[in-house]
Amino acid sequence: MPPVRDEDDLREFPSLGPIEVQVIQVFVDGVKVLGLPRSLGEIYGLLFISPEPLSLDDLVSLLGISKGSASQGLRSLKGLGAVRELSVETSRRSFYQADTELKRLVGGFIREQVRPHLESGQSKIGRLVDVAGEHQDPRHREFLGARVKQLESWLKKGRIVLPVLQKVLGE
Amino acid sequence: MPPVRDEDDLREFPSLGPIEVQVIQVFVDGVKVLGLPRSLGEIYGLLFISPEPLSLDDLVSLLGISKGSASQGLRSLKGLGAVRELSVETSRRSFYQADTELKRLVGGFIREQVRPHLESGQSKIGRLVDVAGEHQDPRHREFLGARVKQLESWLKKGRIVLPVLQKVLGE
DNA sequence: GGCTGGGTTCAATTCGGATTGAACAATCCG
DNA sequence: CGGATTGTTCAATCCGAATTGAACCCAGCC
Repeated sequence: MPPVRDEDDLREFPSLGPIEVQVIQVFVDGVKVLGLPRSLGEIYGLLFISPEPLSLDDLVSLLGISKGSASQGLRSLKGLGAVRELSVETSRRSFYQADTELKRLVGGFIREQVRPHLESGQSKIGRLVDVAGEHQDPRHREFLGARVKQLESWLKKGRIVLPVLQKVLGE
Repeated sequence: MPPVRDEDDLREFPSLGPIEVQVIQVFVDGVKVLGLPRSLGEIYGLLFISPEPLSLDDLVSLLGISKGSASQGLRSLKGLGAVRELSVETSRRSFYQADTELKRLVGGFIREQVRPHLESGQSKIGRLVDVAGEHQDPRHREFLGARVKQLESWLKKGRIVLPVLQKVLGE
């Protein structure tokens, strides 16, 4: 694991000012930690620092990403509750703005990214319990049982800790 | 973002029993969520479910990974406080075992993976504050100031929440 | 010294997820 | 209807992180 560099991997954004670029980099770094694709950080970062809502085409031209990427990125961000879509009556084009309520962001991330994995882990362990019990050597069986129990307790703690997290982060 | 599949991406471990394989998959999935490389999950998972400590060569042959991978993986895991190295006097070969204290694991992860990013974000924002103040339009300057403040408050909350997390997870 | 066993390093390669871009809806409007 | 505008889909491609493997280091032993 290489140490975290502080200076930024430069990627030019010719149409953006230095502030926008810097903010985007904060978010790109942020989403990487969370295991989300860079484009999500770029899109959210730009929306976050833009006083006016932006259209999909704005994102494409300002960030220099493809329409496909922007479209998929926006979908994910909507799913996370991080971006709000504004339908304008006069035009059929949509505009998007960043939702900046921390509690909502954290909640969305937990719902979309964390909980599914906890559940999948749970079910894998469920299948385990059975097989572990069948093991020959009773000494070894005991050990396996203990480890499986430990795994289960970790997952349980995970499920307990999530609501606490949300609570603590709520303004 | 594709939905999380529950069934496992099969990767054969010819020398391991079904229980070992299943446990390893739980951990591979786990480390992926945390943004760590699969090999860490494999190594930790195998150590976790092995009643006896294992040598580097054991890992290589049982998991079918390269010596280089095993060596680097063990180093990372030691850095995270997830694996303990046992030096045996009679031989100069080392053996490794999983450390399973949750508080320690979480602490290591925070120290190695989370805190550096918080700090890097902090410093990026520091540089931001200055630039944002110079902006022309006072209306826009106000908006930028507000957003930067928001970013700062998020990071502060992050730093607050980490110790809480560790506390809650301590047995 | 020279040899062996255990471990590390790092440039080259591999591999998987992110991104692209072209084809495809869908909706509006003349 | 036919063309223009907006957005979606998904196979092909790209790119960076993970992994490999060979060279290397070091400690002990003969």
